[in-house]
Amino acid sequence: MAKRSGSSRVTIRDVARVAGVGVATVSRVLNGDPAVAAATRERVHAVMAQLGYQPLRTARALSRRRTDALLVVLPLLTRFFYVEILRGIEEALLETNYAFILRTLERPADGSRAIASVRRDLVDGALLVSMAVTPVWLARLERERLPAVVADADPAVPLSRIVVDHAEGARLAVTHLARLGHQRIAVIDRPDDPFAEKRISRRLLGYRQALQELGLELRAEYERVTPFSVEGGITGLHSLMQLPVPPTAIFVGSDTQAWGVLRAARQLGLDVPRDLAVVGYHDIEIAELLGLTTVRVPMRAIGRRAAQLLLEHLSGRLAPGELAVEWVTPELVVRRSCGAQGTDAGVESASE
Amino acid sequence: MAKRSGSSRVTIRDVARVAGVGVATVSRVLNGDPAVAAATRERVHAVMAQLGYQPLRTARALSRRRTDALLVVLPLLTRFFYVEILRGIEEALLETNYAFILRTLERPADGSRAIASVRRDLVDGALLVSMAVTPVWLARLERERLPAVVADADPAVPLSRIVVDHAEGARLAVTHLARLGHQRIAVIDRPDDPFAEKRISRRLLGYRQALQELGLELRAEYERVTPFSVEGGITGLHSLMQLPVPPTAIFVGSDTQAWGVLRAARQLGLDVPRDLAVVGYHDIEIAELLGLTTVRVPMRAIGRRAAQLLLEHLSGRLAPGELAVEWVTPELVVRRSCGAQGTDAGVESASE
DNA sequence: TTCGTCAAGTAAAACGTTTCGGAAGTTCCC
DNA sequence: GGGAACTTCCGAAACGTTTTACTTGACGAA
Repeated sequence: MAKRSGSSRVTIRDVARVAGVGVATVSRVLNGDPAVAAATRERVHAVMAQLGYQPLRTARALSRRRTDALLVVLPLLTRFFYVEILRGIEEALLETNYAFILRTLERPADGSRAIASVRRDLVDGALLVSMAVTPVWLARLERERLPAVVADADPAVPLSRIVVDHAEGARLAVTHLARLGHQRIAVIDRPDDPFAEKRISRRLLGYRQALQELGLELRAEYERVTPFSVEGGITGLHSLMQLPVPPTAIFVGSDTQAWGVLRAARQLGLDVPRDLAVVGYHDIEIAELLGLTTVRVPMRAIGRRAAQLLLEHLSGRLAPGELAVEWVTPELVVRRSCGAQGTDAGVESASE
Repeated sequence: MAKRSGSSRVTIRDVARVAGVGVATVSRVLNGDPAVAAATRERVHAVMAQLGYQPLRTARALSRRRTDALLVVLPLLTRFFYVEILRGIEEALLETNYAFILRTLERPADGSRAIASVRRDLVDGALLVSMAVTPVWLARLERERLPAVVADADPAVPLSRIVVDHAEGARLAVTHLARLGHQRIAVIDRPDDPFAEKRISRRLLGYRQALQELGLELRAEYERVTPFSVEGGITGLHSLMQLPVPPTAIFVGSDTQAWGVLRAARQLGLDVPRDLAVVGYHDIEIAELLGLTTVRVPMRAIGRRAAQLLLEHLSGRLAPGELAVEWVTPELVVRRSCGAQGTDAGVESASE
């Protein structure tokens, strides 16, 4: 005979009493069950409005076995890139009544922490951004029976995913440079996975393929993989320019590194784009300010689409086993750093 | 006689049965109630481990009337500043088992959307970042009886808060410039509230006060408030330089605008710091790259501390009515753009 | 009329916790 | 030895939904 504190919350029972129906009927109205007469439905609605009734989320969650919340995991929140994806996700979720719980990864080791949030009783689904989805993750998702979507995924991940065609992005950049007359085109790429510096990236493959298609020589010494930072760009350029036959154009795997390249070029007394053409990647905030020609990756759209895909899984429109794969193609944004527009002057760079 | 699907979840009842105790005892063990004998406690723990039992969050939430989740509301996620605060919040929450639900504000109108998340049955508390806390918000928080903390708050908000001493920050910058010999120090500030361009900021007040303390002339035409963007900095500098007696030093209310100032200076053929000394504000990512002297606002610390304050409210260590106020003081970071280090060359700027 | 069918609604059983109100045992005090 | 006072544990009542299984009444068909 335990009685809790006599709080004054309006419950579904109150609504039922006032409306003169059973609680089940109110619940049906709440959930849009068609098996309730229009007249009754309206009466119930009226009473709910009158009493200011709002179903208790926690009670619903327990009973329905779903939380109406999603998990979003993304690395390195600092980077503009990921923040934009997050906004896209948020946009897609705005109209729904899903909330989302955020977990950011700062180092790979954080993954073990984030994985603890993969729980059926915490969220209804997971949205993984730019992550190396390890077997541990897959097993956990499987065990918890959580639908998941990966945004900006490795093409091979066995989950629903949005894949960016980075090879095509590289091809766009390289082809553009070749059209401008460049024969010696180098590449400074970032590690493909933010945390795994091993694998060679699809971007790099696209670069090679484009050179071959264009009938240009493939030189191993023109390929550099440096850290995903401004410094990474600086060291990359320095090492390229020490070559006996330095390149005249560089495709850089991130705008962040490209900024470093611009700075280093200035430091070396090179004029961009006259002495050196540069094309970046991503089209982050600063690219426009720098006058940087770059390959735009539609970040918001990726986030939005990934969220929509997850919603489709949750609504059952996509069967649990059914995997959806969508490809997204980047596009070239021409500014001054490649030399196609304007002349020699006009590109941001820096002395040191 | 309704029987639900026969899922195989391990419940507290199973644990009780195997351990040979009542469910209440298991619950007590779970919640660290001291009124349970050590031997029993250990036995229960062993059984829990053996069965792999994990209490269902949703069931706990319903029964305890708390969700173990917090609400974080912050504007303009794009800005480095806010992202850093978010990371601080996350850091503080990492050790706890609180999750957080994120709501970002892109325009002031979004507030009405975000406020819908202020619900007792969704979260246990709210963390408001850099927001103009309107009466609507206060009323809602009050109605839902949600403890709240404001990070980077207006000093007058009647909630627990972390207040940044922007007046002191401005004083640091101006004093530094004066010590370097500058007499004509102008200011380009950003609007105080991201969305309300009305009020004059505490930063501006600090600027004025510092000039007075230093015995320098206060000139109305040396004060500019421009948009919180690179362009804002550009237009600000242009208009200042058209004055009959232009300033020799400028304190800028955000690094973002300061970047614009540097670009515009270059465009005007001014050498920084020789012809013009510049001090920014915030110390965001790019400040170091730009060689920008700036006032560092400890963003992570603000986020972390705000979260800790909220946790204290939730744990009851801070009474519901009791308001905690903590001040945070910025510090000066000297780089090249003010002329205190090195000489004329060396500051990033850009042609157009 | 009688039966079956269907629509609309009801009462009560889950969902898996926490916690209330006791109830056994112990220990201790007079 | 008879409570009183603890300690330690138990059964069952909340918490506020959803959903199951059933009832009631209306309507047609036979």
